[in-house]
Amino acid sequence: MARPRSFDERAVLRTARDQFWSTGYAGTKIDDIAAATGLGKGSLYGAFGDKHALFLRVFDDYCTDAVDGTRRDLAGPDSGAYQRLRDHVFAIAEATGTDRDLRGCLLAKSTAECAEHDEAVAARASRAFRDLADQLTDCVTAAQRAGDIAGDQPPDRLAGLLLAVLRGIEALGKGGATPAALRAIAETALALLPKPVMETPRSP
Amino acid sequence: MARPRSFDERAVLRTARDQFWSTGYAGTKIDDIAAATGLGKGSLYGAFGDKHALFLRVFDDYCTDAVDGTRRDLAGPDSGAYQRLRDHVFAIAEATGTDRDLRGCLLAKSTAECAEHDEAVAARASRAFRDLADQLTDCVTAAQRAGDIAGDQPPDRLAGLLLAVLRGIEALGKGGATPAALRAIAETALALLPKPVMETPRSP
DNA sequence: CGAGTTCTTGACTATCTCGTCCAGAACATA
DNA sequence: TATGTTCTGGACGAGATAGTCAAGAACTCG
Repeated sequence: MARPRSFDERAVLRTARDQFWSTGYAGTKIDDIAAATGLGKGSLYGAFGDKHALFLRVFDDYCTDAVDGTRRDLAGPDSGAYQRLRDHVFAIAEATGTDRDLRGCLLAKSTAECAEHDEAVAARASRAFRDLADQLTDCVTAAQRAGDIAGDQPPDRLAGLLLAVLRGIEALGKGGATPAALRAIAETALALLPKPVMETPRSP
Repeated sequence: MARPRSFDERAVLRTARDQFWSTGYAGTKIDDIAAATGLGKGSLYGAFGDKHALFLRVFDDYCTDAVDGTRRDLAGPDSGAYQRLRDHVFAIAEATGTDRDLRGCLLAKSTAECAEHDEAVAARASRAFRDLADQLTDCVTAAQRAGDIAGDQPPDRLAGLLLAVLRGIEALGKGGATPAALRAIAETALALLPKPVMETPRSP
């Protein structure tokens, strides 16, 4: 009953995300996004509202993707939980270390830039961090049930620490830390997780 | 032999730092700084050069102060090294948790915003992180010598992990984590540091 | 095919922002 | 006090930037 959109909304959002990701909120011009997507400004404003609304949309999608990705990494049966945790931590360290243009993580970048003055960004970021912590907690709990992590520390505590380590790896990665250094941090963190007391085989 | 400066350079730099700190590099206008300091733009440009040069000056000073503050926290004799380390980690957690306007750390914020595109910022940040890691390494080494941390992990590894935890605390603080959560992270990190095997009193 | 509706394009406005410039002010020295 | 030098304040110009708008394009339904 009317003229249809000539563009793929998700592709445009991805392009806009890359722009915000690369140059930050304040540093990104609507004209940059228009040029990168090939859309006129009228289409952008018509479809997504103003710059802030567009950013919020992009940021929300990014957070959702990030949380979903972590869920995919960590979800599963108790038996493999510890291994999944290890793999996840190493994967983050590896990804951060090999991100040679220092683009880092949009969640971290936007939180640093905007949380202070932008209530909406702060709220979304807060939820994302909470979701990430919850998933880590679930995975640690599973690993404890499986006997791969000792139960003498509350799982949410260990998860909180792991989340901090992950965010720290991200921050140090932006600061130019070498991939090897980031890997070492991941290794050390995992090495210090409390191991259950070795179950000595009983002789009859 | 000429008209002297009518302003205190250090006070102006502090004010400029607060502006950049609050609104970021791209988000800060030279006019904001002029208004906040009460200086005309001519004076600002005359004294510090353009926006980028002023920012670099401010950022360099901030990094120097941050590293010096950490040095003051951590330097001292072997006997108190572990306690100083504890105090430092808790102090960071406390400061981050009670920073209610989420201003965070200028080093982290600027690195996140600028490192990707600004070589000078990236280099200065990299040096600052290296210095922080070195100081943590020294302190861990001292604590190991004093027998308060086990020697089974290389000190630079433990220091790297601690630095990541500290930067993670900072990142999560910006993300709205509660002071209690940040304290818990600090506690857990310290609790997991390898303790030396208890020296059992020898019976004759 | 015609009418109605929504989308597109890019010119346009109003405002913001960086950085310059200059006329006058403030000071040291002779 | 006269002179030379540097600093100050703010007006100014050039260009950037967010957001609007109108004229026409594309499509659906009757």
